[in-house]
Amino acid sequence: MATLQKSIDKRNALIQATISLVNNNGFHATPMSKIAKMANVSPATIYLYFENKQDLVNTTYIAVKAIYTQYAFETYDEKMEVVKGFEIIWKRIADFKLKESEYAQFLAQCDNTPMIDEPSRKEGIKHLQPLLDLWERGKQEGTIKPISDYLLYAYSINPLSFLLMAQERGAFKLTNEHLEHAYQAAWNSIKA
Amino acid sequence: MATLQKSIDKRNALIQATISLVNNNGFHATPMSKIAKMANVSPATIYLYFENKQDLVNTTYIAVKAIYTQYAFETYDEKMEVVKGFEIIWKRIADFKLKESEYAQFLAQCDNTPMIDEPSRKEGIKHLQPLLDLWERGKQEGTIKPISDYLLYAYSINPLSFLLMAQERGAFKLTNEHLEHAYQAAWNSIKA
DNA sequence: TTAATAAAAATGAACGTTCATTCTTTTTTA
DNA sequence: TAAAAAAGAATGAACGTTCATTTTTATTAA
Repeated sequence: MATLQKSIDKRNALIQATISLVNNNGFHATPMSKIAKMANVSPATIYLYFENKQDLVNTTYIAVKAIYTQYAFETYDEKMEVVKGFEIIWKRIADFKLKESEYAQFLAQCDNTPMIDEPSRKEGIKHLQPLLDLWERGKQEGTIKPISDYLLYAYSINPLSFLLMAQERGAFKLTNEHLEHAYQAAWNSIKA
Repeated sequence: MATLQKSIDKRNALIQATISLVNNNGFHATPMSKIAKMANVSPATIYLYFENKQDLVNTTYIAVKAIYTQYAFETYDEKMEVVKGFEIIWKRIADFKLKESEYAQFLAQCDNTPMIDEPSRKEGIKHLQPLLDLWERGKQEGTIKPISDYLLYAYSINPLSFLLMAQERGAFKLTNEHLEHAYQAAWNSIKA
């Protein structure tokens, strides 16, 4: 088939170029020509892999989101206790944001601008299901506060986000102690 | 003088149009022509009030930031106790984000994209000085944790941000109880 | 007060550029 | 040698900005 013959490397190069350029300039200040150049490809070639610019960025968003959630749940097992599960997932997310900061930054930008269309946004959220399941379990057994999943996620991810934001802006140097502190704050805010 | 004769109304209309359009479409998807149309002005007229598009958006950012901080400190007095001061400012910020949500949304977008240039960003931060002073006082008298202002701000504003984010996305309906809860979480995370 | 005039403000059309996308041709693969 | 993939050049639309003019406002002279 046509699609299968096309080089997966080229597709990946295009996605990587998109991430890098959008991170530095934003969606609308990133021309297709530059994406092509960075991926060592002709502008026209992009259109063999993606419908248009919007499709390229949507696809990139979903791909990065998938990488993110896969990383987050890598060492998590549904049979774990709720407390343990929360700790593991939380720390994996922290790890991801630190070690894969380019991906993390891209996701942050996508989530704060009108750059991704609604269907793709919804698609990206689906992958968080294991975390929602964990919370449901925690609420049922009384380990976790009986509030909406949205709030739970907000509270639990919150200390981490700002820690990283502050660090990114060069406000201070992040230590393990900081992270542990943030993690405790997160757990305290959601535990029953 | 030339500048003084120009209509302040027109300038304000341009700033308001910028806020509204950038909120809905983002900086680069907001053409000068549309800003002009919304402000009932010719495109060329914009350039009598602002150097160029970047200057328009920088100026708008600083203006909105000024409105924000003025609101935040409106009922605050430097002679208040630290706990009281924190509560008042925190709740004013919450109020602002709820009641002046268009301004708040604009600031959020500016703070999460490469849309504002660095000098204007720095300019915008200056206005938060009274809060920094309050924290310094809190740290000296031992009421507040001895950590960096950046972290303090991060922790304290965090529960609020996510509450509002979740609400904005229609996840749930915000109540006073939610806000009180978030405020307590904020204070707990920074108190000594 | 009015008419004449100068200056400022505002305008719509036009310019040059940039961009996403398509078209035609060339290269690669099977 | 035929079909798929890739390329570069071309296209047309959209944009920020400027230009030449007109309209409005302020000033002066009668």
